[in-house]
Amino acid sequence: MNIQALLVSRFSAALAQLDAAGAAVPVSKSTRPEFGEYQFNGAMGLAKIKRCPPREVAQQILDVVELDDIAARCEIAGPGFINIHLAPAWLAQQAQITLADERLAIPKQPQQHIVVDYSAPNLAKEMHVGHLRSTIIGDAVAKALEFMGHHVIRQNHMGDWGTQFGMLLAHLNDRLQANEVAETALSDLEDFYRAAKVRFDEEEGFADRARQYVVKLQGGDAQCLALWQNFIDVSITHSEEIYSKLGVSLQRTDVMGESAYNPDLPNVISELQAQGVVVEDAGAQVAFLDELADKNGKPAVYIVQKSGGGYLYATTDLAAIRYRKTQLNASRTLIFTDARQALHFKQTEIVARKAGFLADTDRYQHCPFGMMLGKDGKPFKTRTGGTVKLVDLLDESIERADALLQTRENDFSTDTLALMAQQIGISAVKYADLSKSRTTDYIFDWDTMLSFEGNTAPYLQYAYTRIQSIFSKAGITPAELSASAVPIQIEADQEKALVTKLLQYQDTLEQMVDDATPHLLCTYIYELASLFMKFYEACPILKDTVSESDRQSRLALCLLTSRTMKNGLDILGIATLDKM
RNA sequence: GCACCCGUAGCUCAGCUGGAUAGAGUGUUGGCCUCCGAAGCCAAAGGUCGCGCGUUCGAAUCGCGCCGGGUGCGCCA
Repeated sequence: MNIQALLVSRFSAALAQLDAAGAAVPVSKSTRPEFGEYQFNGAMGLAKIKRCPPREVAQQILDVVELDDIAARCEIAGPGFINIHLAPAWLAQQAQITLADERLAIPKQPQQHIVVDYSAPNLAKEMHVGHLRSTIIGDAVAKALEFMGHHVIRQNHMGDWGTQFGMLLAHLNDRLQANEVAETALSDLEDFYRAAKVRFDEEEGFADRARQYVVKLQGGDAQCLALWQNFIDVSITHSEEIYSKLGVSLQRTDVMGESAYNPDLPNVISELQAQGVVVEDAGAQVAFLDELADKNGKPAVYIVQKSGGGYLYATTDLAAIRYRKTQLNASRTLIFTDARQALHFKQTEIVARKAGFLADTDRYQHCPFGMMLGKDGKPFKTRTGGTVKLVDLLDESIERADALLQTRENDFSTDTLALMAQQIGISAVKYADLSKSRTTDYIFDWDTMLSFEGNTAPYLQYAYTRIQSIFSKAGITPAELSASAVPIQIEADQEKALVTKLLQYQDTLEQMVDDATPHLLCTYIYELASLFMKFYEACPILKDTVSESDRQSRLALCLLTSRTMKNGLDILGIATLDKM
């Protein structure tokens, strides 16, 4: 159920009757309870066109709009707002329908093939905190799109190619010659990279060997490729350990590294030349983009091939667009990288469209996100100023969650506590990231994140476990409750507010998948949990004084809340526990 | 130099298809466990929405100009 969309259609029909078919239909949620749940704000604008007092126009609309079934009453307020108070009986009926449906009555969208490009670690190094946002946000959006009925193709655009591999392979070769196995040599990629860099800078002849390796690698030398493959395999395994720890859905089969496009790069250039999109300038192949010209009319410059003939990441990204269009049949692409690459992707899109690599109707969305900052507002670093490894960050969060659990009274076994610390710690980190609007920088603060109060994962997890606890105390399983199909009735204000929120889930999901903004879903679940807590405080469920029909109805609301929360938390990749 | 992003409560953040008295959380102060889990709920205090001009019946939201912070811009990714 999308209440907003339903109201828009009802008001559109009404406006058509009043010869105002083309007018805007501004329906929005009301800001205050006394203004109802929704309001229509179009009367003021229309009054201007019709040269008629706004409240009179509002009355005309109210006379013809068909809302008898869904609204208990509507009233005109202020300059001409139409406030809509939804009918409890209608809300109850919709809640009933939602409860009876496995998908919570959320219809699938017309299926599209959608590429979601996220995570994309650099295989030369270990994953650091900068990869957290791309991985977490991308995964949540991918799962949401799948739930909405789309065919999602995950693409992990790993950095597995480039001149740095010459140095790394030369170093790896030497280590293997010294009878070390690759897994051991590469057990810490950070150390390995540093060691190779030191030799590159200081050791006589090493830099030359490194350059030779680059040439051999690009030339397809079999021994060199085998060495490279060895390196890549070990490095991907490191990434997979992180994905597993994070509970992220990426698989090895989703890996489509930069190297995969290498053979196609000359074709991309010749295609661009044939289309007249690029020209030679100072020996390089360049696209001049008038679309992004500055105010003096100087076009933006986008280089697709270096003067020496070498390729750039622009070339690779264009090849990726072609591959995704022709091989993956994608009509929409979402790319999750940090905001610093915004200009690059804007330019890439323009060039791709000019070259016909994208159809006019295809969507190409760069989904940027800000940096993770420390409490001081500066880039998040270790105490010594180094890059924070992602694995260390996650382990610390689990440790902190564990320490917190130890301070509370409980009778859980050691194993259970360890599992809970894992689930709570990881969820806290993920939720802290997901719950903020992705486009801007955000401040990473352990204390806020793990305070377990307010808009945090533990609060949501706690709310969820309380509901499960109600079921077990009532001696009924969710499955039995579903089967009983008891009538839902809405009496208290808290019940009405809760059900209204429950019925706004579809609207939230639709917005989230359109804008790729998981924080909307986080806010929704938090508000839902909060409304549930208020309902729970105000409306007793299992107490002796409660009538059987109230009890059944309220249990049904518990179930619907629980299922909605579970659905949303699953999409976000936040673990739900039955007890904590 | 040019371009993009961001300035909202002490702190962390929502709100930005223009709508009524700008919202949460946290922190501060006070209240609620003989009562379904107090990791909870209730209440109070806390704001010139960076500044100015403009468009509009109506601006945190749109436009222009400043100020402050961040990021990017021909051969890294």
